[in-house]
This record gives sequence, C-alpha cells and structure tokens, in this order.
Amino acid sequence: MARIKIEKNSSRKEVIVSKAAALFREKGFKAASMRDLAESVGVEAASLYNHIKSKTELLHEICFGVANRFMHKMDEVESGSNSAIEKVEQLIRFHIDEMVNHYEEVYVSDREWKHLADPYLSNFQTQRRMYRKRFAAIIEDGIRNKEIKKIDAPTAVLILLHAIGGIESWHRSTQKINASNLTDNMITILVGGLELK
Amino acid sequence: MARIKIEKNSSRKEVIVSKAAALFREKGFKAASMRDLAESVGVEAASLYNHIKSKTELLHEICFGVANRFMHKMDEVESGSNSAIEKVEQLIRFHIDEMVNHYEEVYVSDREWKHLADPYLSNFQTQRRMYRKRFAAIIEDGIRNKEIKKIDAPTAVLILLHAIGGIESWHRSTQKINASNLTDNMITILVGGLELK
DNA sequence: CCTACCGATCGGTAGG
DNA sequence: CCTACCGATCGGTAGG
Repeated sequence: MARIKIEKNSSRKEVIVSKAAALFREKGFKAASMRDLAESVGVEAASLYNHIKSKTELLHEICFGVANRFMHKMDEVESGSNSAIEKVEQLIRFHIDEMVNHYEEVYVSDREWKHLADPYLSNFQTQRRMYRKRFAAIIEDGIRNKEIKKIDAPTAVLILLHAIGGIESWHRSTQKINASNLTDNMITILVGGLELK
Repeated sequence: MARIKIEKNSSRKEVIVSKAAALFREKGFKAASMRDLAESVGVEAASLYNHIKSKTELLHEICFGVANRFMHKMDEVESGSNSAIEKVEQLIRFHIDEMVNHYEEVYVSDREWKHLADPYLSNFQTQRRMYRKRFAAIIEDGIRNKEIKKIDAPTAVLILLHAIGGIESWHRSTQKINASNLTDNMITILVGGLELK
C-alpha cells in the first residue's frame, strides 16, 4: 500500500516536472507562473505543493537531470577505445539525440539555468565547465594525433555545442527521417570542418 | 533651447536603453525590474517614465536596433560583387563584430525577443525569417557555383548564426588580439567546413 | 486535492 | 525628477 502510494506520487511529480519543462521553454522560467503550470497539470496551484517544494526545485530537477545524462555519456565515451574524431562524432550524435528526444528539458537547462538559486547554481556551472573541458581534451588528443585540424579546442567545443543546441527545429522533426537528414548535414558541416584534409 | 532639450532627452533615453540591455542580458527581461533599472541609471523608478513609455518599449528599441543593423549589412553584402564564399565570410565577420562591440544588445535581441508584445513580436519574427532566407540564398548560390559543399543551406545558416551567437566570451575579449584570434579560429572551423575541397 | 488567503513585488500613474 | 500610491499578480502557506 505504502509502496504503491510512493510510486503514484513520484510519477505524479514526473508529470509536473515534464509539464514545467514545456512551460519554462515556452515562456521562460520567470514568466511562467505556478498558476500556468497548475492549469496545464489540471489542478489548483496550491495542490502542486503536495508534490514539490518550490518553483526552483522544478528547475533543479530539469537542469540536473540533463546534466547527469551528459556526464554519464561523457564517462562512457571517454573510456571507449575509439579515435578522437569518432569520440567527437559520438558526442555530437548524443547531443542531437537529446535535442530530439528531450527537447524541452535540454532547452531549459541550456537557457534558464541562470535562475537557479546559489548552492545549485555554482554546482551546475562547475559541471558545465568540467564537461566542456573534457570535450576539449578529446579534441586536443585528436590534434596531437593529427586527426583534427590545429584549432583552438575550447572554441571548437563552444561552436559544436551551440550549433546543435541552437536549432529550434529538432523537436518539429520527430519524424526519424528528418532528424536523420538534419544529423547528417550537421556532421558534414561540423566534422567536415574539423577533419584533417 | 528647444533643440538642446531634445538632444539631452534623447541621449538620456539612449543611456536608459543601454543600461536596460545590460540588465536584461544579466537577469533576463522578466526578472529585471524597473526598480533595478532605475538604480543602475541613478534615479527613482517613476522617473524613467519621463523618457520611455513602458518596459517593453525598451525591448523594442533593443531588438529592432539590432535587427536594423543586420538588415542594412545584408543589403550591402548582397549588392556587392564578391563570390558567395566571400559574402558568407563578410557576414560572419559582421556578426562577430556585433558580438564584440554590441554584446548586450545582440544577446538580448537573440534570447529575449519572445517577450515582445504582439505587433512587434510578429514583425521581429518576420525580419528574422527574411534575414535567414537571404543568408541561405547566398549559400545556395555558392553551392550552384561549386564554391560551397552540397549541404542543406538553411541548416548551415542556423549553425553559423548559433555558433557565433553562443560564444559568451566575446565581450570579455575586447582586447583586439583575442577577438582577432577567436575570429580566425571561427572562420577556420566554420568556413573550412563549408569550402569545396 | 481544494478554498481562502498572505506578504512581497511588480509595472505604471497622479500630481506636483 | 520625486513622493506617494494603486491594482494586479506572484510564490507559497494554513487548514481542512
């Protein structure tokens, strides 16, 4: 009985977090009100607080959910035995996959993290900085191995991440064909620009 | 006398718009209050309304100021007699220049335009769509001329614009050397990926 | 999960 | 350019 209740509560919370992500993406964190969210969930605003502690808690859940997935992927890619250029392509494909399948959450964690409160804010910023450093280290490996052009690795990382994260049409192309087309174009343009000729 | 007063007012307004851009960039449009802005200008909140009509008017000024500059540059580039790849490079350099010299305004017009009210909102969206179409048309010319790889032009435009617009470190590198380094890297990575080998 | 409600803050106005 | 102030809306709580 208690077990079932916990499960019900946590799935209810997941629904709220997911609806919050959609709302925060559409209106921005500050402009989205808890009354908006309540309406989209189908309850009164006060009822939301039986499942969550605060509005910012919703933002934590979204931002760290995304950050954790990226960190785990980075662990996986780093420990693999692929070439640097293959690792870069793996990461690009993962980012695209995240944009296609978790568009709202990724978008929000990318553009609304500034509204996190401070123990979480600096934690998030640190994770972000580390992720980028590890990504740049892979590119630097590739430069040393003569797989990748001699470019500034941190700049290349920013270009890759923003190029992918900026495309708003990912979520419109849930049709796998379109997403796959977009992905191929992306890789051609981005990796084509990186590969040693 | 009247002349001088008008000039004083308009320069006062320019200061307010500029301070607003810095504040909107830092906190986001919704989270930045008119009281914050008043403090940064050095007056009481109510006094701002002798120079501006509303908070959203500030956003109009910022967004359309940027949009107009981009449109004029596009006119200039289009009417030139350079090759397609040269035109693309001109536009990239202009975007970078805008990021270095008008960071706050460009950042805000890029990420806070959603908060425009509706006659302005759709106008802005249309201008944006048109700019991207004209940019894509240049790339398509380049593809036809065999200057540029056969890629999807609209996707390439989004990649270019977001790659440049996403770099937060532009404004930290007002030292011309750093900006120039960043620019060269950018061109190498982006155009290098576009040029026909 | 709801009704009822609170204190804080917001954009903006009146009047001088 | 300021003081004084308004109505609306916000995140969140009490109590059931």
